[in-house]
Amino acid sequence: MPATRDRIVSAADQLFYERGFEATSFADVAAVVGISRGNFYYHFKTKDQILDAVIEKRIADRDAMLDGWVQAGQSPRACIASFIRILLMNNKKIRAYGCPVGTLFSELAKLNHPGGDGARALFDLFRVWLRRRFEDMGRTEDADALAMHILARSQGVATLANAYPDEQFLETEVEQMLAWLDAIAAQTQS
Amino acid sequence: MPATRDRIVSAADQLFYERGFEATSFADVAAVVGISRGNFYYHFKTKDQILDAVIEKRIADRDAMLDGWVQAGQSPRACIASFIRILLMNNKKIRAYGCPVGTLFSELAKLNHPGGDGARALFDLFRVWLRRRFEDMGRTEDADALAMHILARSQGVATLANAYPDEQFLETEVEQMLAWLDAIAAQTQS
DNA sequence: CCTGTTTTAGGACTATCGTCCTAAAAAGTG
DNA sequence: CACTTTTTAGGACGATAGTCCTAAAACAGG
Repeated sequence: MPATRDRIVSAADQLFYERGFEATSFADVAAVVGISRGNFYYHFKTKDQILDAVIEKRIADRDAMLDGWVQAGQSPRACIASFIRILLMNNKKIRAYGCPVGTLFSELAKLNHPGGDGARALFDLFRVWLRRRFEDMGRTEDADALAMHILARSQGVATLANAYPDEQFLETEVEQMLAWLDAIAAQTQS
Repeated sequence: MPATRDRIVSAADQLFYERGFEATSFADVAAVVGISRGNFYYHFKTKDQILDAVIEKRIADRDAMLDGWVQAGQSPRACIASFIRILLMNNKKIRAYGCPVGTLFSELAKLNHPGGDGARALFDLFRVWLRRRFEDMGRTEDADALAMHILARSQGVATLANAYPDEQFLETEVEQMLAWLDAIAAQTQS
């Protein structure tokens, strides 16, 4: 049985994703975890503290995933392909709730919430990681622009997949992104 | 002096964009318009009714803009280019608040709000319009896929431009989208 | 078994929200 | 001017939110 604090963070993580940060109350999270609001307050003084913990967990989770691909000895190009295929791996959740990174950032940006910096850090995690992969492919001069490009493509596909829960669209766009990656690789190696 | 109802809708439109739907209260809108909450209730029975009116206005505004380009006699390709350049036209607002269509849809989708259908109708407006332009270009078989593609690209660019308010990124991506459009046109005409 | 700390439960408090009601003011009509 | 309708203001109401307090329960080490 995981510690109560971890169960709170996990439940909040899921609820923030499915319902949004503002629309999720202390009571909602406590009900999922099966504890009282009072106990909740013992672990987290304010709602912002839960948000910080959730963002921290999301960063850690994704960092581990990205590192796993690198540690597994995948080529830079295969690593980027794995990133693109996240859209397929999580296609059901993305079609139902959008991208966990993008939707959280958008919400916090509108609220002018301090946690928005943490959400941007989530973007940074992917941006820097992708930039390094492109650099490793030999694209030293425009690695960051390429990283931003593929990040933007992923965001857009996730948003529209949420608006139009059509599996075909997701697959088509992922194939196009992989074809784009092939073209980049071909340009660089030649 | 516009009718009170119209001033309410305009103020709500702006506040929903800048702060989000849920985070905007009756009192916020009433304060901007300079009327009392009681008067507010005379014009709109429920918050959902304001949302419906705002979405209706957004659809009408964008419909007029899109129709304007067509009526002005622009070629289908020039029309699509104008759509892409919306990102530049509104670059300050987009970097500050994201895309009005995408962020509203994402929020309502998470809330499971009935108004989400209206927000999707906003996407549909662009999707169907773009599809017609691609059809007019001679791309009858994959017009819808092309429309969805450019729509997704726009969404992604808007989201990342919001996360990283860097003007250069927006311009670079718009240029790439226009180049993509050129390539599509070249494919079709040859 | 006792004692001190950690953890939990449940409720109180204040603020704000959407909603609704009532009466006064304004505008329009004969 | 008198009368009706439209529009406005201001406050009441219940629900829910985040926050905070207190006391009981669970657990720890000697």
